[in-house]
Amino acid sequence: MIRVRFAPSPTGYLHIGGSRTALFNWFYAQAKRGKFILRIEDTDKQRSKQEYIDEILDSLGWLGFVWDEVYYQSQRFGIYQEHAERLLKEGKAYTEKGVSGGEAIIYKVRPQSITINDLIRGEIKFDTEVIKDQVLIKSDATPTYNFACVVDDALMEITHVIRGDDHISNTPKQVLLYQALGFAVPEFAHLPLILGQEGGRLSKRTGATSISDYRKMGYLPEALANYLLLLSWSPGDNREVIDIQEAIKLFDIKDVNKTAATFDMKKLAWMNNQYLKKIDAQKLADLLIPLLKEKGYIGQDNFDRHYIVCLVKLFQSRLSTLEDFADWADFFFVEDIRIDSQAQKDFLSRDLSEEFRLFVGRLEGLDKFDVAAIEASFRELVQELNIQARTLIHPIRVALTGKTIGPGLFEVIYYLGKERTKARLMKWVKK
RNA sequence: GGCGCUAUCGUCUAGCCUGGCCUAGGACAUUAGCUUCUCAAGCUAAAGACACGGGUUCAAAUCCCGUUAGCGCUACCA
Repeated sequence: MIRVRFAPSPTGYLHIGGSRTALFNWFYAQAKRGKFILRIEDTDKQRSKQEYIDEILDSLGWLGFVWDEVYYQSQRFGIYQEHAERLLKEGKAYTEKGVSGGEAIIYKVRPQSITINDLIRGEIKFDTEVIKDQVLIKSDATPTYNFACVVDDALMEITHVIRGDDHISNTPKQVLLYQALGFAVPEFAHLPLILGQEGGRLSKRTGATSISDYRKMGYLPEALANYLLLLSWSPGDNREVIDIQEAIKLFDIKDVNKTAATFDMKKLAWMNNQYLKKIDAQKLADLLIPLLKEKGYIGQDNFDRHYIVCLVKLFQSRLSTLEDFADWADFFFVEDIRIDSQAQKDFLSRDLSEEFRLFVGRLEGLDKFDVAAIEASFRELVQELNIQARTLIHPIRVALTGKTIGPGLFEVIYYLGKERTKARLMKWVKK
Protein backbone atom coordinates (compact mmCIF):
# COMPACT_ATOMS: atom_id res chain seq x y z
CA MET A 1 0.00 0.00 0.00
CA ILE A 2 1.27 3.38 -1.08
CA ARG A 3 1.39 5.99 1.68
CA VAL A 4 2.20 9.64 1.00
CA ARG A 5 2.09 12.69 3.19
CA PHE A 6 1.79 16.43 3.13
CA ALA A 7 3.68 18.04 5.98
CA PRO A 8 3.01 21.77 6.30
CA SER A 9 4.52 23.91 9.00
CA PRO A 10 1.84 26.13 10.58
CA THR A 11 4.00 29.23 10.57
CA GLY A 12 1.86 30.83 7.88
CA TYR A 13 -1.22 30.26 5.77
CA LEU A 14 -1.43 27.54 3.15
CA HIS A 15 0.05 29.12 0.07
CA ILE A 16 0.10 28.30 -3.62
CA GLY A 17 3.32 26.31 -3.44
CA GLY A 18 2.20 24.26 -0.46
CA SER A 19 -1.16 23.50 -1.98
CA ARG A 20 0.52 22.27 -5.13
CA THR A 21 2.65 19.88 -3.07
CA ALA A 22 -0.51 18.76 -1.29
CA LEU A 23 -2.24 18.35 -4.64
CA PHE A 24 0.41 16.03 -6.07
CA ASN A 25 0.53 13.94 -2.91
CA TRP A 26 -3.23 13.59 -2.72
CA PHE A 27 -3.33 13.01 -6.44
CA TYR A 28 -0.74 10.26 -6.26
CA ALA A 29 -2.58 8.57 -3.40
CA GLN A 30 -5.76 8.66 -5.49
CA ALA A 31 -4.02 7.29 -8.56
CA LYS A 32 -2.45 4.44 -6.61
CA ARG A 33 -5.36 3.90 -4.24
CA GLY A 34 -3.09 4.61 -1.32
CA LYS A 35 -3.35 6.73 1.80
CA PHE A 36 -2.82 10.46 2.12
CA ILE A 37 -1.43 11.48 5.49
CA LEU A 38 -1.40 14.98 6.87
CA ARG A 39 1.32 15.87 9.31
CA ILE A 40 1.42 19.24 11.01
CA GLU A 41 5.06 20.15 11.62
CA ASP A 42 4.57 22.40 14.59
CA THR A 43 7.88 21.87 16.34
CA ASP A 44 8.75 25.56 16.33
CA LYS A 45 6.70 26.73 19.29
CA GLN A 46 7.41 30.39 18.71
CA ARG A 47 6.30 30.57 15.12
CA SER A 48 3.52 27.97 15.02
CA LYS A 49 0.01 29.27 15.56
CA GLN A 50 -3.35 27.57 15.98
CA GLU A 51 -4.87 30.12 13.61
CA TYR A 52 -2.59 28.86 10.85
CA ILE A 53 -3.41 25.23 11.58
CA ASP A 54 -7.12 26.03 11.29
CA GLU A 55 -6.60 27.85 8.03
CA ILE A 56 -4.47 25.09 6.51
CA LEU A 57 -7.01 22.40 7.40
CA ASP A 58 -9.80 24.57 6.09
CA SER A 59 -8.09 25.32 2.79
CA LEU A 60 -7.12 21.70 2.23
CA GLY A 61 -10.71 20.68 2.83
CA TRP A 62 -11.96 23.35 0.44
CA LEU A 63 -9.63 22.07 -2.26
CA GLY A 64 -11.06 18.61 -1.67
CA PHE A 65 -7.80 17.00 -0.58
CA VAL A 66 -9.22 14.71 2.06
CA TRP A 67 -6.64 13.15 4.35
CA ASP A 68 -6.85 9.68 5.83
CA GLU A 69 -4.78 10.34 8.95
CA VAL A 70 -3.50 13.44 10.70
CA TYR A 71 -0.60 13.85 13.14
CA TYR A 72 0.91 16.71 15.08
CA GLN A 73 4.64 16.69 15.70
CA SER A 74 4.24 18.72 18.89
CA GLN A 75 2.53 15.67 20.39
CA ARG A 76 5.37 13.35 19.46
CA PHE A 77 8.40 14.92 21.13
CA GLY A 78 8.85 11.84 23.33
CA ILE A 79 9.21 9.62 20.27
CA TYR A 80 11.94 11.79 18.74
CA GLN A 81 13.79 11.94 22.06
CA GLU A 82 13.67 8.16 22.38
CA HIS A 83 15.15 7.59 18.93
CA ALA A 84 17.83 10.21 19.45
CA GLU A 85 18.85 8.56 22.70
CA ARG A 86 19.03 5.25 20.92
CA LEU A 87 21.58 6.70 18.50
CA LEU A 88 23.41 8.12 21.46
CA LYS A 89 23.62 4.69 23.10
CA GLU A 90 24.79 3.14 19.86
CA GLY A 91 27.58 5.68 19.72
CA LYS A 92 26.33 7.22 16.49
CA ALA A 93 25.57 10.53 18.13
CA TYR A 94 27.09 12.74 20.81
CA THR A 95 25.93 15.52 23.03
CA GLU A 96 27.06 19.08 23.20
CA LYS A 97 26.19 21.89 25.56
CA GLY A 98 23.97 24.45 23.86
CA VAL A 99 24.04 28.19 24.22
CA SER A 100 20.84 28.11 26.26
CA GLY A 101 22.35 25.65 28.75
CA GLY A 102 20.65 22.37 27.74
CA GLU A 103 22.28 19.51 25.92
CA ALA A 104 21.83 19.03 22.19
CA ILE A 105 22.06 15.57 20.63
CA ILE A 106 24.11 15.60 17.47
CA TYR A 107 24.55 12.94 14.82
CA LYS A 108 28.09 12.25 13.72
CA VAL A 109 28.34 12.31 9.92
CA ARG A 110 30.92 9.94 8.44
CA PRO A 111 32.30 10.52 4.96
CA GLN A 112 30.50 8.47 2.34
CA SER A 113 28.71 8.78 -0.95
CA ILE A 114 24.92 8.91 -1.05
CA THR A 115 22.92 8.29 -4.19
CA ILE A 116 19.23 8.97 -4.31
CA ASN A 117 17.02 7.88 -7.13
CA ASP A 118 14.52 10.65 -7.60
CA LEU A 119 11.34 9.57 -9.37
CA ILE A 120 11.26 12.84 -11.30
CA ARG A 121 14.93 13.69 -11.72
CA GLY A 122 16.67 10.37 -11.77
CA GLU A 123 19.95 9.72 -9.98
CA ILE A 124 21.42 12.43 -7.78
CA LYS A 125 24.78 11.90 -6.11
CA PHE A 126 26.07 13.59 -2.98
CA ASP A 127 29.27 13.43 -1.05
CA THR A 128 28.71 13.65 2.68
CA GLU A 129 32.04 15.38 3.12
CA VAL A 130 30.22 18.61 2.58
CA ILE A 131 27.60 17.75 5.20
CA LYS A 132 28.19 18.87 8.74
CA ASP A 133 27.24 16.85 11.81
CA GLN A 134 23.48 17.03 12.18
CA VAL A 135 21.70 18.29 15.26
CA LEU A 136 18.93 15.85 16.14
CA ILE A 137 17.54 17.34 19.32
CA LYS A 138 18.18 21.00 20.01
CA SER A 139 19.35 22.18 23.41
CA ASP A 140 15.79 23.31 24.17
CA ALA A 141 14.75 19.64 23.84
CA THR A 142 12.82 20.10 20.58
CA PRO A 143 13.70 18.02 17.53
CA THR A 144 15.16 19.50 14.34
CA TYR A 145 13.22 19.36 11.10
CA ASN A 146 15.34 16.75 9.38
CA PHE A 147 15.29 14.41 12.34
CA ALA A 148 11.58 14.64 13.15
CA CYS A 149 10.82 14.29 9.46
CA VAL A 150 12.80 11.06 9.12
CA VAL A 151 11.47 9.49 12.32
CA ASP A 152 7.92 10.33 11.32
CA ASP A 153 8.16 9.28 7.71
CA ALA A 154 9.57 5.95 8.85
CA LEU A 155 7.11 5.37 11.70
CA MET A 156 4.16 6.51 9.59
CA GLU A 157 5.34 4.08 6.93
CA ILE A 158 5.51 6.69 4.20
CA THR A 159 6.45 4.95 0.96
CA HIS A 160 6.83 8.01 -1.27
CA VAL A 161 8.08 11.39 -0.16
CA ILE A 162 6.75 13.94 -2.65
CA ARG A 163 7.83 17.48 -1.82
CA GLY A 164 9.27 20.69 -3.25
CA ASP A 165 12.73 20.58 -4.81
CA ASP A 166 14.00 22.98 -2.17
CA HIS A 167 14.33 19.76 -0.16
CA ILE A 168 16.73 18.05 -2.54
CA SER A 169 19.70 19.15 -0.48
CA ASN A 170 18.04 17.85 2.68
CA THR A 171 17.60 14.41 1.20
CA PRO A 172 21.14 13.04 1.68
CA LYS A 173 21.09 14.21 5.30
CA GLN A 174 17.83 12.39 5.79
CA VAL A 175 19.04 9.24 4.04
CA LEU A 176 21.95 9.19 6.48
CA LEU A 177 19.50 9.26 9.36
CA TYR A 178 17.30 6.53 7.91
CA GLN A 179 20.36 4.31 7.67
CA ALA A 180 21.58 5.17 11.17
CA LEU A 181 18.15 4.42 12.63
CA GLY A 182 17.85 1.20 10.66
CA PHE A 183 14.77 2.34 8.76
CA ALA A 184 13.92 1.58 5.14
CA VAL A 185 14.53 4.56 2.84
CA PRO A 186 11.39 5.68 0.98
CA GLU A 187 11.15 6.75 -2.64
CA PHE A 188 11.64 10.44 -3.30
CA ALA A 189 10.06 12.73 -5.87
CA HIS A 190 11.01 16.39 -5.89
CA LEU A 191 8.56 18.75 -7.50
CA PRO A 192 9.75 21.92 -9.23
CA LEU A 193 9.14 25.19 -7.44
CA ILE A 194 6.55 27.77 -8.39
CA LEU A 195 8.00 31.19 -9.02
CA GLY A 196 6.46 34.64 -8.85
CA GLN A 197 6.29 37.03 -11.81
CA GLU A 198 9.71 38.47 -11.03
CA GLY A 199 11.35 35.10 -11.09
CA GLY A 200 11.95 34.69 -7.38
CA ARG A 201 9.77 32.90 -4.91
CA LEU A 202 6.10 33.64 -4.96
CA SER A 203 5.65 36.56 -2.60
CA LYS A 204 2.80 38.69 -1.38
CA ARG A 205 4.13 41.58 -3.39
CA THR A 206 3.37 39.76 -6.64
CA GLY A 207 -0.22 39.13 -5.57
CA ALA A 208 -2.22 36.93 -3.32
CA THR A 209 -0.37 33.84 -2.14
CA SER A 210 -2.67 32.20 0.37
CA ILE A 211 -5.32 29.77 -0.75
CA SER A 212 -7.92 31.45 1.42
CA ASP A 213 -7.34 34.66 -0.55
CA TYR A 214 -8.16 32.87 -3.79
CA ARG A 215 -11.19 31.38 -2.17
CA LYS A 216 -12.36 34.82 -1.05
CA MET A 217 -11.82 36.28 -4.50
CA GLY A 218 -14.08 33.65 -5.93
CA TYR A 219 -11.92 31.08 -7.62
CA LEU A 220 -13.35 27.59 -7.78
CA PRO A 221 -11.28 24.86 -6.14
CA GLU A 222 -11.55 22.71 -9.25
CA ALA A 223 -10.17 25.49 -11.42
CA LEU A 224 -7.34 26.21 -9.03
CA ALA A 225 -6.41 22.53 -8.81
CA ASN A 226 -6.56 22.20 -12.60
CA TYR A 227 -4.34 25.21 -13.06
CA LEU A 228 -1.83 24.10 -10.44
CA LEU A 229 -1.71 20.65 -11.98
CA LEU A 230 -0.96 22.11 -15.40
CA LEU A 231 1.93 24.10 -13.99
CA SER A 232 4.19 21.06 -14.07
CA TRP A 233 2.27 18.30 -15.74
CA SER A 234 0.40 17.93 -19.00
CA PRO A 235 -2.28 15.40 -19.90
CA GLY A 236 -1.11 15.43 -23.52
CA ASP A 237 -3.18 15.89 -26.67
CA ASN A 238 -3.03 19.66 -26.14
CA ARG A 239 -5.59 19.41 -23.40
CA GLU A 240 -5.76 22.13 -20.78
CA VAL A 241 -9.09 21.91 -19.03
CA ILE A 242 -9.29 18.47 -17.55
CA ASP A 243 -11.52 16.86 -14.98
CA ILE A 244 -9.53 15.90 -11.91
CA GLN A 245 -10.77 12.31 -11.93
CA GLU A 246 -9.76 11.90 -15.53
CA ALA A 247 -6.37 13.45 -14.83
CA ILE A 248 -5.85 10.92 -12.05
CA LYS A 249 -6.20 8.12 -14.59
CA LEU A 250 -3.66 9.70 -16.93
CA PHE A 251 -1.20 10.74 -14.25
CA ASP A 252 2.27 9.27 -13.85
CA ILE A 253 4.76 10.87 -11.49
CA LYS A 254 7.52 10.33 -14.04
CA ASP A 255 5.81 12.76 -16.37
CA VAL A 256 6.07 15.65 -13.95
CA ASN A 257 8.28 18.45 -15.29
CA LYS A 258 11.61 19.32 -13.80
CA THR A 259 11.51 23.04 -14.46
CA ALA A 260 10.29 25.72 -12.10
CA ALA A 261 7.12 27.38 -13.34
CA THR A 262 5.99 30.98 -13.11
CA PHE A 263 2.58 31.51 -11.59
CA ASP A 264 0.35 33.40 -14.02
CA MET A 265 -2.76 35.05 -12.59
CA LYS A 266 -4.15 35.72 -16.05
CA LYS A 267 -4.16 32.10 -17.02
CA LEU A 268 -5.69 31.17 -13.68
CA ALA A 269 -8.44 33.71 -14.36
CA TRP A 270 -9.01 32.16 -17.77
CA MET A 271 -9.15 28.70 -16.24
CA ASN A 272 -11.65 29.87 -13.66
CA ASN A 273 -13.78 31.35 -16.43
CA GLN A 274 -13.74 27.98 -18.20
CA TYR A 275 -15.15 26.31 -15.10
CA LEU A 276 -17.56 29.13 -14.33
CA LYS A 277 -19.02 28.86 -17.83
CA LYS A 278 -19.58 25.13 -17.52
CA ILE A 279 -21.00 25.00 -14.02
CA ASP A 280 -24.75 24.59 -13.57
CA ALA A 281 -26.44 27.97 -13.02
CA GLN A 282 -28.23 26.65 -9.95
CA LYS A 283 -24.94 25.64 -8.36
CA LEU A 284 -23.32 28.89 -9.35
CA ALA A 285 -26.18 30.77 -7.70
CA ASP A 286 -25.60 28.77 -4.51
CA LEU A 287 -21.97 29.84 -4.53
CA LEU A 288 -22.90 33.44 -5.18
CA ILE A 289 -25.66 33.81 -2.61
CA PRO A 290 -23.35 33.96 0.43
CA LEU A 291 -21.33 36.62 -1.33
CA LEU A 292 -24.44 38.67 -2.10
CA LYS A 293 -25.58 38.38 1.51
CA GLU A 294 -22.22 39.55 2.71
CA LYS A 295 -22.40 42.57 0.46
CA GLY A 296 -25.89 43.31 1.76
CA TYR A 297 -27.32 42.93 -1.74
CA ILE A 298 -29.86 40.39 -0.55
CA GLY A 299 -31.39 39.62 2.84
CA GLN A 300 -30.38 36.64 4.95
CA ASP A 301 -33.57 34.69 4.22
CA ASN A 302 -35.85 36.81 2.09
CA PHE A 303 -34.45 36.64 -1.41
CA ASP A 304 -35.75 35.29 -4.68
CA ARG A 305 -33.50 32.39 -5.59
CA HIS A 306 -35.05 31.92 -8.99
CA TYR A 307 -34.39 35.57 -9.83
CA ILE A 308 -30.74 35.19 -8.87
CA VAL A 309 -30.40 32.12 -11.06
CA CYS A 310 -31.73 34.15 -14.00
CA LEU A 311 -29.23 36.93 -13.36
CA VAL A 312 -26.44 34.38 -13.04
CA LYS A 313 -27.20 33.12 -16.53
CA LEU A 314 -26.94 36.65 -17.84
CA PHE A 315 -23.41 37.04 -16.54
CA GLN A 316 -22.08 33.50 -16.54
CA SER A 317 -19.85 33.65 -19.61
CA ARG A 318 -18.35 36.96 -18.49
CA LEU A 319 -17.09 35.95 -15.06
CA SER A 320 -13.49 35.32 -14.19
CA THR A 321 -14.25 35.12 -10.49
CA LEU A 322 -17.35 35.02 -8.31
CA GLU A 323 -16.49 38.49 -7.12
CA ASP A 324 -16.93 39.74 -10.69
CA PHE A 325 -20.62 38.99 -10.41
CA ALA A 326 -21.02 41.14 -7.32
CA ASP A 327 -19.18 43.91 -9.12
CA TRP A 328 -20.95 43.73 -12.46
CA ALA A 329 -24.47 42.90 -11.34
CA ASP A 330 -24.67 45.32 -8.44
CA PHE A 331 -27.29 47.49 -10.17
CA PHE A 332 -29.82 44.70 -9.91
CA PHE A 333 -29.58 44.78 -6.13
CA VAL A 334 -28.84 48.38 -5.27
CA GLU A 335 -31.43 51.11 -5.77
CA ASP A 336 -29.08 54.05 -5.56
CA ILE A 337 -26.72 52.97 -8.32
CA ARG A 338 -23.34 54.48 -8.75
CA ILE A 339 -22.89 55.96 -12.22
CA ASP A 340 -19.40 55.81 -13.64
CA SER A 341 -18.38 59.43 -14.17
CA GLN A 342 -16.69 58.87 -17.51
CA ALA A 343 -19.67 56.91 -18.76
CA GLN A 344 -21.99 59.71 -17.69
CA LYS A 345 -19.85 62.26 -19.47
CA ASP A 346 -19.74 60.19 -22.64
CA PHE A 347 -23.37 59.14 -22.88
CA LEU A 348 -25.57 61.24 -20.67
CA SER A 349 -24.31 64.77 -21.10
CA ARG A 350 -26.68 65.32 -24.02
CA ASP A 351 -30.32 66.00 -23.14
CA LEU A 352 -32.26 62.83 -23.95
CA SER A 353 -35.45 63.77 -22.13
CA GLU A 354 -37.62 63.34 -25.19
CA GLU A 355 -36.20 59.96 -26.19
CA PHE A 356 -36.31 58.58 -22.65
CA ARG A 357 -39.85 59.82 -22.12
CA LEU A 358 -41.02 58.21 -25.35
CA PHE A 359 -39.34 54.91 -24.53
CA VAL A 360 -40.85 54.81 -21.06
CA GLY A 361 -44.21 55.48 -22.67
CA ARG A 362 -43.73 52.50 -24.99
CA LEU A 363 -42.78 50.23 -22.12
CA GLU A 364 -45.84 51.26 -20.17
CA GLY A 365 -48.04 50.48 -23.13
CA LEU A 366 -46.74 46.92 -23.39
CA ASP A 367 -49.26 44.26 -22.37
CA LYS A 368 -46.65 41.55 -22.45
CA PHE A 369 -43.42 42.66 -20.78
CA ASP A 370 -40.82 40.22 -22.06
CA VAL A 371 -37.43 40.52 -23.73
CA ALA A 372 -38.77 40.18 -27.27
CA ALA A 373 -41.55 42.72 -26.75
CA ILE A 374 -39.18 45.19 -25.11
CA GLU A 375 -36.77 44.92 -28.01
CA ALA A 376 -39.53 45.23 -30.60
CA SER A 377 -40.91 48.37 -28.99
CA PHE A 378 -37.43 49.86 -28.83
CA ARG A 379 -36.69 49.06 -32.48
CA GLU A 380 -39.97 50.66 -33.51
CA LEU A 381 -39.16 53.79 -31.56
CA VAL A 382 -35.72 54.33 -33.07
CA GLN A 383 -37.18 53.72 -36.49
CA GLU A 384 -39.76 56.43 -35.94
CA LEU A 385 -37.22 58.82 -34.51
CA ASN A 386 -35.01 57.93 -37.44
CA ILE A 387 -31.91 57.40 -35.28
CA GLN A 388 -29.45 54.55 -34.95
CA ALA A 389 -30.22 52.04 -32.24
CA ARG A 390 -26.81 52.39 -30.67
CA THR A 391 -27.15 56.11 -30.10
CA LEU A 392 -29.93 55.37 -27.66
CA ILE A 393 -28.89 51.95 -26.34
CA HIS A 394 -25.69 53.17 -24.72
CA PRO A 395 -27.21 56.08 -22.82
CA ILE A 396 -30.04 53.88 -21.58
CA ARG A 397 -27.59 51.26 -20.39
CA VAL A 398 -25.60 53.84 -18.47
CA ALA A 399 -28.75 55.27 -16.91
CA LEU A 400 -29.94 51.82 -15.85
CA THR A 401 -26.69 50.16 -14.82
CA GLY A 402 -24.21 52.98 -14.32
CA LYS A 403 -21.83 51.16 -16.65
CA THR A 404 -20.95 51.00 -20.33
CA ILE A 405 -20.46 47.26 -20.21
CA GLY A 406 -22.81 44.46 -19.31
CA PRO A 407 -25.33 41.99 -20.68
CA GLY A 408 -27.71 42.76 -23.52
CA LEU A 409 -29.82 45.82 -22.80
CA PHE A 410 -33.21 44.20 -23.32
CA GLU A 411 -32.44 41.44 -20.86
CA VAL A 412 -31.28 44.05 -18.40
CA ILE A 413 -34.57 45.93 -18.76
CA TYR A 414 -36.60 42.76 -18.44
CA TYR A 415 -34.90 41.64 -15.23
CA LEU A 416 -34.80 45.13 -13.80
CA GLY A 417 -38.56 45.31 -14.30
CA LYS A 418 -40.81 48.03 -15.65
CA GLU A 419 -40.90 50.14 -12.51
CA ARG A 420 -37.20 50.32 -11.81
CA THR A 421 -36.42 50.92 -15.47
CA LYS A 422 -38.91 53.75 -15.56
CA ALA A 423 -37.62 55.34 -12.37
CA ARG A 424 -34.00 55.23 -13.46
CA LEU A 425 -34.74 56.70 -16.88
CA MET A 426 -37.05 59.42 -15.59
CA LYS A 427 -34.25 60.72 -13.38
CA TRP A 428 -32.66 62.03 -16.58
CA VAL A 429 -35.79 63.60 -17.97
CA LYS A 430 -36.00 67.34 -17.50
CA LYS A 431 -39.44 68.54 -16.41
C1' G B 1 32.49 30.38 -1.99
C1' G B 2 30.94 24.98 -1.76
C1' C B 3 27.25 21.40 -3.11
C1' G B 4 22.89 20.46 -5.88
C1' C B 5 18.81 21.30 -9.42
C1' U B 6 17.17 23.47 -14.01
C1' A B 7 17.38 25.54 -19.19
C1' U B 8 11.72 25.19 -26.04
C1' C B 9 7.54 31.59 -27.89
C1' G B 10 6.67 37.22 -22.64
C1' U B 11 4.18 32.94 -19.54
C1' C B 12 2.46 27.50 -19.04
C1' U B 13 3.73 23.54 -22.07
C1' A B 14 4.00 19.28 -26.47
C1' G B 15 8.18 17.13 -28.74
C1' C B 16 13.56 14.89 -25.77
C1' C B 17 13.94 8.66 -22.96
C1' U B 18 13.38 5.34 -28.26
C1' G B 19 17.87 11.24 -33.18
C1' G B 20 14.99 12.04 -39.32
C1' C B 21 7.44 12.67 -39.48
C1' C B 22 9.82 19.79 -36.39
C1' U B 23 9.07 24.40 -42.06
C1' A B 24 9.05 23.12 -33.63
C1' G B 25 2.43 21.94 -32.17
C1' G B 26 -1.20 23.81 -28.37
C1' A B 27 -2.85 27.23 -24.38
C1' C B 28 -2.68 32.15 -21.66
C1' A B 29 -1.46 37.07 -22.72
C1' U B 30 -0.82 40.59 -27.09
C1' U B 31 -2.48 42.55 -32.03
C1' A B 32 -6.03 42.54 -36.15
C1' G B 33 -10.69 40.93 -38.18
C1' C B 34 -15.72 38.59 -37.94
C1' U B 35 -20.26 38.65 -34.84
C1' U B 36 -22.96 42.24 -31.98
C1' C B 37 -26.40 47.41 -28.54
C1' U B 38 -21.41 47.63 -25.08
C1' C B 39 -18.28 44.22 -22.48
C1' A B 40 -17.38 39.26 -22.22
C1' A B 41 -17.91 34.58 -24.71
C1' G B 42 -17.26 32.37 -29.61
C1' C B 43 -14.78 32.07 -34.45
C1' U B 44 -10.55 33.45 -37.87
C1' A B 45 -5.73 35.32 -38.55
C1' A B 46 -0.90 37.56 -37.17
C1' A B 47 3.39 37.99 -34.30
C1' G B 48 6.42 35.14 -31.09
C1' A B 49 11.01 30.00 -28.78
C1' C B 50 14.87 25.13 -29.16
C1' A B 51 20.36 30.01 -23.77
C1' C B 52 25.51 29.87 -25.95
C1' G B 53 29.86 27.08 -27.73
C1' G B 54 31.95 22.60 -29.01
C1' G B 55 31.48 17.53 -30.27
C1' U B 56 29.01 12.48 -31.98
C1' U B 57 26.16 11.43 -36.56
C1' C B 58 24.45 11.11 -43.36
C1' A B 59 21.05 13.76 -39.88
C1' A B 60 20.32 16.92 -33.14
C1' A B 61 15.35 20.70 -29.91
C1' U B 62 16.31 15.43 -29.13
C1' C B 63 22.74 12.05 -27.34
C1' C B 64 27.76 13.80 -24.91
C1' C B 65 31.03 17.76 -22.90
C1' G B 66 31.83 22.74 -21.51
C1' U B 67 30.17 27.82 -20.68
C1' U B 68 26.56 31.10 -19.12
C1' A B 69 22.23 32.26 -16.52
C1' G B 70 18.37 31.32 -12.94
C1' C B 71 16.96 28.91 -8.59
C1' G B 72 17.65 25.94 -4.07
C1' C B 73 20.51 24.23 0.13
C1' U B 74 24.76 25.47 2.97
C1' A B 75 20.71 27.06 10.87
C1' C B 76 20.23 24.14 17.69
C1' C B 77 13.91 27.54 10.79
C1' A B 78 10.72 24.24 8.58
